[in-house]
Amino acid sequence: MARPRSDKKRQAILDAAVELLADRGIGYAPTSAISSAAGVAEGTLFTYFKTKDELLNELYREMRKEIDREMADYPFSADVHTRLRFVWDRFLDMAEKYPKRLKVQQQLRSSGRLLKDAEAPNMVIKELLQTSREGAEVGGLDGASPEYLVLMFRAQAEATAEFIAAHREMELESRELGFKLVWRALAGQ
Amino acid sequence: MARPRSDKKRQAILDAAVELLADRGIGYAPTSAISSAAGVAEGTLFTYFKTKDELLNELYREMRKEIDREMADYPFSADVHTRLRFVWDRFLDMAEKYPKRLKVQQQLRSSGRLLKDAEAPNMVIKELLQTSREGAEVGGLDGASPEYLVLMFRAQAEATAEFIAAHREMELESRELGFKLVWRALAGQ
DNA sequence: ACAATAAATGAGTGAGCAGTCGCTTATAGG
DNA sequence: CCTATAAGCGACTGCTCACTCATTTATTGT
Repeated sequence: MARPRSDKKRQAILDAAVELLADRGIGYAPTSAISSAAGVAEGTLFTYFKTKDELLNELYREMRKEIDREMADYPFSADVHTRLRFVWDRFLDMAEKYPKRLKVQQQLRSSGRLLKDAEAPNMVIKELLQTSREGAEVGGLDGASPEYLVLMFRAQAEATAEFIAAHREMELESRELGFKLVWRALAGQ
Repeated sequence: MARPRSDKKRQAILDAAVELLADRGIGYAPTSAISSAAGVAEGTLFTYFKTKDELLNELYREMRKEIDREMADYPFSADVHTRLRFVWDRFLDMAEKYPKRLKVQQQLRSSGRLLKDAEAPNMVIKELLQTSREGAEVGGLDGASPEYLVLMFRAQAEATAEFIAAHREMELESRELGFKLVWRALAGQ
């Protein structure tokens, strides 16, 4: 019986937030700047997100959801090497397509402002846990904690994305080299 | 002919800054809270650091200097494996002794508030660059960019420190496993 | 067309912040 | 001991920020 909220406006706010958070940092990106970059009034931002912290958490959740979406055609039944490589490539695709998102994710993770549920493992991580277990068997790392292996994998992928962002011309070789290193580490060659 | 500045007070301010930045985040740690945690007046903070940004940059530089100091007895003439392992262990020692510093370093690096000179490679990084080159030869990665290899090394070390912080009881095995992975990756077993 | 509802707006508000300043106090050199 | 100098102090200032609210506007169901 009333005016509905607009998904477009909500998305515009989230997109503007990514830009400003990446460029200025969480504590230095005012909600007023975010709303004006999104093309809405200051008050409007708060009908979509009750507080700035809620916006930050929601943004983090949305970014993770989109990663999950990107991984939709994950080859569940392929061998470990193929599955790991799939995640590796999709992750780097995303990082190149939206270089600011990675930065924002890192900022949010080290900000202490994320609720626990926002950080809960998503589909990709769950799948990686399983894959890591299998990879560990292959590499004789049976005793290793899968959580740790996933952390290492992510660290490598993020470092690679960071390097590629700074050296675009080395994109392909860095992807290959990076995965070679990861695979050597996990599976022992 | 006048009252000298006190190294103790300067250090107290830097120490208090680490605590508050780690707990609250850069944009949410007011200088007033830092000065009072350090036991000095608000104005005093600004006789030691002209602005908050200068404090942040100085803090980052000091943390790097202390890492260099920690690496003072680096075994320059030992073999690659020994040297890498030395850096690995010292890094993790520091991370366990001062868990908040690592967090603050990550925050500062992703904050966009560091001047370029604060981020210039320090002694350890320069040494790691050289070591990585040699490690790459050992592992048949001769074409690889040493900068990239160093980035990967740091990423692994930070991930390991993070994991150990969350799982103290797995400290020793994580150190071993982590280095095993790094060495496998770099040198190919 | 109309009434009911909620979105949209942007000036306003109170809190909190980085940095200042006039004053007090400690220290070094003479 | 005395004087010059700068450290130390904390109330204060001007500004910015997250969030509110009275009003206007768009949309929906009848």
